[in-house]
Amino acid sequence: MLRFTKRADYGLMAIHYIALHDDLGTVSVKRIAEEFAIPQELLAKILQRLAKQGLIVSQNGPKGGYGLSRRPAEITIGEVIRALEGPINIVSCLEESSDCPQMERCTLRRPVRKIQAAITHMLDTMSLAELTSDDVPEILTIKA
Amino acid sequence: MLRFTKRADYGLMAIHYIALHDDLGTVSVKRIAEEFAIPQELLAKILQRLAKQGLIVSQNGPKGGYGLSRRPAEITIGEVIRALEGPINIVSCLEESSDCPQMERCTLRRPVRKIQAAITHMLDTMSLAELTSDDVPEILTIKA
DNA sequence: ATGGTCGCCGACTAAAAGAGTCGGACAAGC
DNA sequence: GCTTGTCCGACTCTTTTAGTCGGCGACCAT
Repeated sequence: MLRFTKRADYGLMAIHYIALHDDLGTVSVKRIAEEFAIPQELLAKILQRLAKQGLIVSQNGPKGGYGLSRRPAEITIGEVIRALEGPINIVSCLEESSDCPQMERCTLRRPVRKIQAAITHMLDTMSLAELTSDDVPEILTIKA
Repeated sequence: MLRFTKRADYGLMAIHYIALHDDLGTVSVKRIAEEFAIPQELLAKILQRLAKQGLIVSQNGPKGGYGLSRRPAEITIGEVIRALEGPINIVSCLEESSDCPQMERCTLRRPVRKIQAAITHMLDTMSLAELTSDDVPEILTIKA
């Protein structure tokens, strides 16, 4: 229904929280899970995924936890979402290996691709750092 | 996963097809279903929904079918999608009656709302008529 | 060295949404 | 009155998402 999954949702909350708190050391899964009332094991899986993609780094053992691998301004929302959900395709027929029987006739593909490009661009333009501050890009205009 | 359902997909194809062909009379579900290789009953349900929302009008009996209720330029993609999928919410916590335990602390809400507003605006700006022509709004720019 | 804390990982279950089907009722034209 | 076609609700099947469980290995302090 054109909606992000909770994976993306939780992941963004968590990485944002880490961004705000990792200057004093790593942040444990448990702490984040409690803070946001997210099932701990679920969040753990999400963070593991982010770690595997290199967006955050893990520290094992007691006093362990997660920290950012880059500075907040250098991590975009788009990266986080793609790390968790894979490439963005707002319609299935734009995927690789789509067997849409209407490849030829379908006139929707072009405009849909544009919409998708716009969304992707928007997500890639917004960094973690901008989540905190108030100067989120204001509103989008369509260049006619 | 941030994706439109096939309902929306099929619905757009169909209404666009109707827009192109209804000057000569109504268009039957069967014809559209065959044209796009969509299960006929499924498409029927989708069109019923569009009819109920007043975007298209139905004509019963033989030689019956569907026609647009307005001119193509006056029907937007956004309308069609909302008619089929309900209001657009890219994250569940922006819905009515969301019991997100983080209403207070969550700093994601504002930026997410912006992204959503941008998408909605984009969909509402694009009309059926523009699907056919090539002058789809080119690319979006972010007003910083 | 050892035990508790914490991240790592894969397999599993449960719930919800999506996609598609079936069967019957009704309407209009031939 | 029969055929063509729409209307409509209930039902099933499949896929995705959400969440759970249990064992493993790293790390640090005592």
